[in-house]
Amino acid sequence: MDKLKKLKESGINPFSNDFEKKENIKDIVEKYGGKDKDFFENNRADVETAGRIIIIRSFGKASFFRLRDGFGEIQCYIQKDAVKEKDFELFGEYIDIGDICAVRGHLFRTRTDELTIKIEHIEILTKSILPLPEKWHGLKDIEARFRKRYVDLIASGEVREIFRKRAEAINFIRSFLNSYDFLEVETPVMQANPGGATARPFKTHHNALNLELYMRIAPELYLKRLVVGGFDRVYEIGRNFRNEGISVKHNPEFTMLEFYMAYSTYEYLMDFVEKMLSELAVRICGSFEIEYGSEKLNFKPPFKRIKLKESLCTLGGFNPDEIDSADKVYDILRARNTTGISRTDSLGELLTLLFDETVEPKLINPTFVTDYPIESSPLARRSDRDGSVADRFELFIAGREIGNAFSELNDPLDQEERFKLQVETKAKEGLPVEMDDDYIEALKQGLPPTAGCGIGIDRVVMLMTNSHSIRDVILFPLLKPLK
RNA sequence: GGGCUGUUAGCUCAAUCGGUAGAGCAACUGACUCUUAAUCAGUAGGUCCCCGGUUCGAUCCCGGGACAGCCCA
Repeated sequence: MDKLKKLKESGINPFSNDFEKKENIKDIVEKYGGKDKDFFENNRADVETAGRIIIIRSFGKASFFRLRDGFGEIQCYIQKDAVKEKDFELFGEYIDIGDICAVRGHLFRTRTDELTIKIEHIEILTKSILPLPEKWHGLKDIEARFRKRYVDLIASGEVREIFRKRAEAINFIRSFLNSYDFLEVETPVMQANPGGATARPFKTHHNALNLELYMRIAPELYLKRLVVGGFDRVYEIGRNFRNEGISVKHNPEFTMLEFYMAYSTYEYLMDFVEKMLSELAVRICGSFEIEYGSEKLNFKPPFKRIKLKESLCTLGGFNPDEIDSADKVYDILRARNTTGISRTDSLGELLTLLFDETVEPKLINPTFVTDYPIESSPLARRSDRDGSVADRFELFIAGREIGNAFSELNDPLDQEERFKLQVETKAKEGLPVEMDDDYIEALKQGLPPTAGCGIGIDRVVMLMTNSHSIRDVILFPLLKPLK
């Protein structure tokens, strides 16, 4: 703070805003990274750049420091005899780790052959008046990392890398879909009637209309309206909001990809998703095989495919005749102390629960599970070959649900019936429910045979960045405010 | 929602079987013109998360609370 005052007194603005950078550090490194000592002895390479000082090693009459900008890092060397007295004094007296500085100089290689800028002129652009975390251990306190993500990002290259990969992953998915002529759209986040999933929504209020609104729990019903409207291939990558618990797998707001493809089926989408995710793995991790925690995941197509009931036998360890009635499955779940079940639940609902408990954690390599009971799939088309199941798959990787897809139910009368049922069950759970009559109208207008898929982007990014918690892949995860 | 654990200097961590707390890094002073966690000598830095209780005395024991982490539902 003293330094700040003195700087101002000596006419230096410690928070200037009129600097335009000529070259990013990355440009310099790319241009000269391949040149050796001899080159710099025979050629003068003048450079001018700016960035944050992240470490200083001082020797009194000379110092090394490291400069970082948004695209790279480079070492700088300042020598008393090589700069104006004023510059050296500024560096010695006023410049600290954390400050953002502009430098001018020429390149050389040190004895250890490191590309380095020999400073001829340096100035402070922005003074940092708070210290940075320790250089060796960095910022370890998890809470502090989330609350002060800007410090976390300065301190940790790994964290910067995670969010670069996140952006790259989303970019890849976007261009993948675009290359198949999907149209990116945006649908309402604030909805009067939150549908498309079963979850507790956040409530909000529009003053001028005096209208209760909800933050969307899914964009599904709007996206399908667009398919009715003639956009045969649409997708949205956006935030959904669910007013439920927070865990390593759940943040109240999270990013979902949903895409809908007319004249397609859930079976086609399995191939499609397989292609998308396997190519994504190669793009982000450089290989089909990626390490996730202590597991090795293999994204090489084809992914495993298994029917839900079958998986309960082969992976859950149940005999087919142990799980062929609602009563039997109820008793199994009861014995496992599963909560939230009732005698009146259907076989399908109970099987899905049993699957969640016994099979899901075992699905490590990418696996499509198909033949979901129709009862737990209110928006999915009923299978022609087995009326008790839906034309649907869920994708599991590393023991968690990553995606959910189905051939869309486009029979308005069937949909209306199922909505009625859903209204009852949602009401029982205390969720806000209203029939979405307009959606039924849309179906009456005619939804072509369509398949749609939702993929949890945060969870995919977790896999691609070997992150254990969803909070590691969300820049500002929700935390309780301090006081 | 339940159980367990944590919160000490700006950061990373110690210690105190109840007697007002230390180290490294960062900061500050000094030495040092090729360092890579530079090195060396010195200085300063604390509401021991908050509120109560027990006690001559609490950072430590007890109760309550805040925030967070892990596990479970």
